[in-house]
Amino acid sequence: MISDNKCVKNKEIARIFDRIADALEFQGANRFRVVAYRKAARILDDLTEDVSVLAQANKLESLPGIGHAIATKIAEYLSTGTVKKYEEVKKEIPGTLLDLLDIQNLGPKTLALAYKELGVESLKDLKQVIKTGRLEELPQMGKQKVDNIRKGIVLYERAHERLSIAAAEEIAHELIAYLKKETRIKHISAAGSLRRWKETIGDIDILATGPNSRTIITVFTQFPNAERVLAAGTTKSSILVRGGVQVDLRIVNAGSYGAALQYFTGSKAHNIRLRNIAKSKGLKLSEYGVFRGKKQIAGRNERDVYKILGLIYVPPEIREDRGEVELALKNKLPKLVEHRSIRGDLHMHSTYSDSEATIAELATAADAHGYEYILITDHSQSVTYAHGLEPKRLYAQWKEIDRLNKKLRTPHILKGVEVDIRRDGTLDYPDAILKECDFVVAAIHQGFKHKVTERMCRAMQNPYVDIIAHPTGRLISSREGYHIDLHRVMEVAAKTGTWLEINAYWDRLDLNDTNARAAHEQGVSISIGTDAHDIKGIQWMKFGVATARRAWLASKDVVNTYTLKKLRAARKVNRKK
DNA sequence: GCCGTTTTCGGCCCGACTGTTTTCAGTCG
Repeated sequence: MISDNKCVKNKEIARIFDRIADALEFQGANRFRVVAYRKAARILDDLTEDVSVLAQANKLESLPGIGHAIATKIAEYLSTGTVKKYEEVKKEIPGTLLDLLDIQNLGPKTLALAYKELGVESLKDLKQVIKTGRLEELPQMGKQKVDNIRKGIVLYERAHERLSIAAAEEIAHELIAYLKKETRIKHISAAGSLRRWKETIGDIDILATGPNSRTIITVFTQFPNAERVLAAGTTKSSILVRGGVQVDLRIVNAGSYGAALQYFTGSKAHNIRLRNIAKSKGLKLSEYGVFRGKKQIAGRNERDVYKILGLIYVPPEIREDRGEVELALKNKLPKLVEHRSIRGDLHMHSTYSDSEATIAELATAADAHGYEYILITDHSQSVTYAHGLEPKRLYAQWKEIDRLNKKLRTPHILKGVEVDIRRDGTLDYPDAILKECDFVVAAIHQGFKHKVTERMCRAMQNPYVDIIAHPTGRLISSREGYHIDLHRVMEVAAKTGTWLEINAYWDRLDLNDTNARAAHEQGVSISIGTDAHDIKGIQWMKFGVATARRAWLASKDVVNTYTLKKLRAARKVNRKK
């Protein structure tokens, strides 16, 4: 079960299409058929609408990349629970064989050959034929190739998990600082999914330009935290750092830096769209630039690449082929919210509940960020494991806040709570307390499977509840989240004027990008809060803002870009003080 | 399998690298 159970079907069908694509690839089918299934899988995975609703309205084929054949298969799955084509495929290919495609340097052709000629059906079989030397003897194979597959297996067995954005950013930051210090690098930037601020990162990509690429590569491979050097050529090198994270470095000429940055930032789907546009204009786009015939007409600068193709600049965060290319062609992209527009943090914990930071420390750190206000939102009384505040301690906290506000110029400290939505759907403080708060954040911390949608909707009906925190309850690394009908929650949020949170903590990022976008499209305003439990936590705002940008949000869609005066005015109209 | 301001058929993104080859296939990003 995932957090939005209406869209479970979307994910299920996406997975089936991906498996069909694997199988077709393995069978040596036309590669464009393979691509078609992969694309359909991606479209379904991104979709926040329930695919069965679209099917009922006969609108499946209006989705780009979904044609008659695939629409029929979706309908088939929705009515019968299976896809015949997929069942057939499963019969033809033994069990977990296709999982082995995740092994680096082992592709569909080689795997098919090993299966056909040597009867390889599992990882165990594969290791065996490597050991006995039989794999090496196959046509087109050789010692080196097998050796590379062997290395691939080692990585595969480490169960190579994706990295959190926070961990990836830290490693990239450190590495870039090191390279800048040790070499005469001109330009250097993270690229790939890290530059797009995806919530998790596979490999870290870094792009640079400088006077001596060999030196840069050598210095790169000597990075103190490098565990192993995977490859070191003249323009490209890969290393493994701490715990097996792969970092790829590419060196390009300054004249191609913009095109290369565009190219290596991706996403792949976005790049394919751009290349098609280039082609339709009689141009060619590659990582070296935009070319008319053999003449490079753009490439030094990333913006020029977009410009010459007739697009306005597309910020990295939204390069996912989710409609941004069409709007960029028409100059209609929204102006995305920026980190510097954030005026305050609307979700923070102090030592009164389960944080390591005092209110004064939080305020001082927030001041360094230039914030106008912060909202202190400690846990309420029934969240005992987090040392939730009974009314008496809450009042004591308010007294301290009053004292601090007299003493400090900025930021203004607002009195809030993260009030628990209890199992029975009531709130953990009476209205008499809630109405005295500047702002109220409500959240679910218990009963994840128990009538969550109803409880949350009921909480939003309360005139004093301003924000619902982490609306799906997921933890990226470890927890699926509530059983919840998120679209219903968005509906009620829009109707009652309740704000939904993008929780900026890197393991939450909840709402996520697609859900935040759907919420905005339904007319819901978004609040970004760090959920800071220590001073460092204040920095997570950048991940929240990045998620908002990935959700296509502008400043006006994010309430904590408002001045305090405007923020107060934007509250629920039925709130009476 | 999808798609159409050149097309309802014939295209479908582009290039590097590697290792096996003696002109190229497979894999990756």
